[in-house]
Order: sequence, then structure tokens, then C-alpha cells
Amino acid sequence: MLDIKFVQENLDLVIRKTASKGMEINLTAFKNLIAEKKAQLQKVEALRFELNKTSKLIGRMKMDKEDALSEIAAMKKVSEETRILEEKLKTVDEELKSILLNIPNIPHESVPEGLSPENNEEVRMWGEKPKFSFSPKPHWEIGKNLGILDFERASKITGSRFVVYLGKGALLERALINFMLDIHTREKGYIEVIPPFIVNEISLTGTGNLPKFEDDLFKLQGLSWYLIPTAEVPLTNYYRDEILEKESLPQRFVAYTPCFRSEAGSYGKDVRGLVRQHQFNKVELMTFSSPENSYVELEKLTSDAEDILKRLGLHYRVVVLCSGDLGFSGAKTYDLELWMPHRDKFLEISSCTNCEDFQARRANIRFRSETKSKPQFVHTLNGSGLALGRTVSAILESYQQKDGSVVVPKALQPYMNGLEKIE
RNA sequence: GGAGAGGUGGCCGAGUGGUUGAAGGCGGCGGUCUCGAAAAUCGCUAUUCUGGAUUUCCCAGGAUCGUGGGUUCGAAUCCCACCCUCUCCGCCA
Repeated sequence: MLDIKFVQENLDLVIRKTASKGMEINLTAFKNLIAEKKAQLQKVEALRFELNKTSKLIGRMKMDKEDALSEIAAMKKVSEETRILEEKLKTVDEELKSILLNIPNIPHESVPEGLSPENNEEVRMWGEKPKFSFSPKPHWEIGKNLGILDFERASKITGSRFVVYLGKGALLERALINFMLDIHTREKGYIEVIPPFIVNEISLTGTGNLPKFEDDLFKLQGLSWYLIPTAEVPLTNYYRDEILEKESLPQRFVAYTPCFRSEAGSYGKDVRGLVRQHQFNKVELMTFSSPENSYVELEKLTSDAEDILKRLGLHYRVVVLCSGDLGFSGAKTYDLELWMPHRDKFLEISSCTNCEDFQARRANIRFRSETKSKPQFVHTLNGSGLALGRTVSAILESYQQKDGSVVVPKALQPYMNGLEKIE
């Protein structure tokens, strides 16, 4: 959520920046509501003043055993009048809030303008495309042939866009999770968290998933609870409505969780194999930072995620997302994109985002820079470190051999009982 | 799921209809004392909104005691609903 005052004072800027994200908003209603709110508020406050003052007088008169009937009668009227105005004011406030909740975050000044992914800018590239003496197979074929991925039985158990990991496949997934968690906790200074996989509406509003993107979520029937689409939601809300000490910042968390996404409306796009599942595993990085350090933290978080790819020896590149490709809550995002040999293309594996104070304002997460100073909003950052399914698919495709086997990356072998090859 | 208790400021905790934004304590900040520190002692110590001004904390005012309603001239205090926490019982990995 943007600061209401900021929006008020920068209407044109907000409209322009929102447009640069590919969203159109009309702030005429907002402008009118603000004016109406001010007028109503002043009336209500004047009435309340009178009410408070006279009520105290009545109290004193009663203690002195004086007769206060005329005052009470007068205040009865004022009280009724106040109530009517308060109701109007409440409606106005609710409308304002709902407009604000639907305005996306404003891109950072370093973000390139543009509406389509072609306007994303490559920041750096690491490694090289693996070379094959044969034409590389897609990961779903490799996985099926090795008997480690079973899409057919998953769709019997649940439906499409689910998968069963089997044997060495399950081991590979588990090894990757442990590998990532170990590096982030032992070497990069993150605290490991296992959060709830179910969250409430308030938490999802805090991160910006609600109210706008309810369709992307799985909601539990009859409850206001949802399956998490990412660990970002429980992690960010860990400190909701709290005031942190400045010395405690930055705070860095890492969590492995499954993620659940309805993927409504994504039919036909990247649907094969492990790329777009309703349920997938992810190791998520999350940082609470002071405002002045958040862009340093963004670089750290991004390079921590990259380090996993380097150790796995996977060819990737880093792009900075253009304004139009940025998510709703993000001010700046680096995408890590993995090389997928069969597709002959890069595929997003991690989005490292600085949300600045957008989520913190929604979730009311603040810190005090000095003991006496006023609390201000923290900056929140998150990024995958990394998404598991896509990592597995890149490993299968990049390390595949002519005979259909897959070599296990060196760094991963200790996590797989020394296994060097899946065959 | 059943029965009970409770939710108050950064934290603990008093407060059951009338100057209570809220006693007391802890923590923090500042002063006195001290060569210095501790102890003692005194003072300050919530957030947010509106209007004004000599425009960043100066003045006036509003809101906030889990959340939302209600009663009342007046609610932290009474009533209703919901949420959450704790204890006991039941069930269960």
C-alpha cells in the first residue's frame, strides 16, 4: 500500500508509474473522496468536541447534585447528528482504503521502463550452455524414462499439474532442499523457519496477494484460510503489527515450504513437466531491512540465490525486470533465469524483490531507529533460493547423458549418499 | 468438540459508567549525586489523524484499552457477536 498522503500529493506520478506497470487506474474518485473526507471529518470532530466537553460538564453537575436535564437533551440531538455523519465518514474511509489497496507499488527509479518481458535488461550471465552430441530430451521424458517422475499417476491421485517424485527423484528433491537450506543457514546468515502452510486473509492482504489476486489462491472451504502461494506470506507476516529495534535489522529468514497456486488462466503456457504445477516446493529467502540498506540487501539476497546455481553448475543469467513485468508489490526485481536445454531458452527460477515499505505499510511492520524516535516502516525483501521443481528440471536436462542417465552435480552428491549418477 | 479464565501503552500490570490517554512497576532517555560507575533520587517517556501557526514537533481538537456492533448526554468499564490466548476434559499424529 502506498502512503495516502503520498498519493494525494503525487496523483499524476502515481497514475504514470502505475501505467508503466501496465495497469490503469483512475484517481478522480480518490481525489473526490479525499475532499469529502476532509469536509466530513471536520464536521464530525467539531461535534465530538462539543459532545465531549458537555458530557464532562454533565458529569461535574451530577456530582454537585445539579440539574442537567437541558444539557442532556441538547447532547442527545448532537449525539444523533454525530452518528449519522460518522456513518458517512466510515463509508468514505472504506472506499478510500479499497482504492489504496488496489494501487500497485511504484517502481524504483533504476527499473527500466517497458511493458513486455523484452524490455527486461540482462544484468549478468554465468556459465555456458551445456553441449550435447545428441539432441537433448525434455526433463519430463528423462524423468519418466528413469522412473523418477510420475505425472500420470499424480493426475489420477489429484488431477493435472501435479507430480509424484519417485525413488531417486524424491531423493534428488530432498537433497536439493537440504543443500539449499544448509548453505543459506551456515554460510549466508539466514535463520531457518518452518512456518504454517495455511494463512489467513489478513496475512495475504499484508503481502499484497489480497484483495486483488484471490483467483491465484486455493481457499479452504468455509474458512477464511488459504494455502500459501509462497513462504513469503507467512515470513513477512511474522512481524506483522510489531515494532522492531533498529539493531535487530537486517533480519534474514529462510524457509522451505510447499507452495500452492491455482494458476487460473495460465492454461497453455509452460504447462509441461515440472514448470507450472499446482503444488511445488520452494526454499524462500526473506529479509527485513532498514530503508537505507534495502538495496544493498537486495544485491545480497540475489547473489545468495545465485550462489546455489553456481554450485550446481547450472548456466543462468540475471535480468532486472522492466516496470511492466514487475509484480504488484515490488519496487525492483531481479529474475534469475536458468538455461533449459530442451526449450533452448532461459526460464525464470527465482524472483528477488525489494518491496520497500509497500508490504510493511500494509502489514504494519515498523522499527525505531533511536529509542525516542518515531517508528517507521521497514523494507521487506524476498526471493526464491530456489524453486525446486524448476531446479530439478534444469538438472535433468543439463546433466543428461546420451544413454538417458543423469549425472548428479558434485555439490549435491554428499546429500545423495554419494550417488554420482541416476540411471 | 465440551467447560472455564482472560485479552489494557515497548513490556508487566491496576482500573466495573463521569477531567482515565489511562495508577504503579520494568525497560529506555535526561538531570542531581560521584573522579567514574553502581545505588539513591527527580523529571521525561504511545500511535495516529484534522485544523492553525513563527510548518517538523509549537497551539487547538479528534480517534485508539483484541475486532465489530449496541445501550448512554458520557464506555477500558454495561450488552451482543466474532477473533485470539491460556487451563481442564474429550479426540488424535
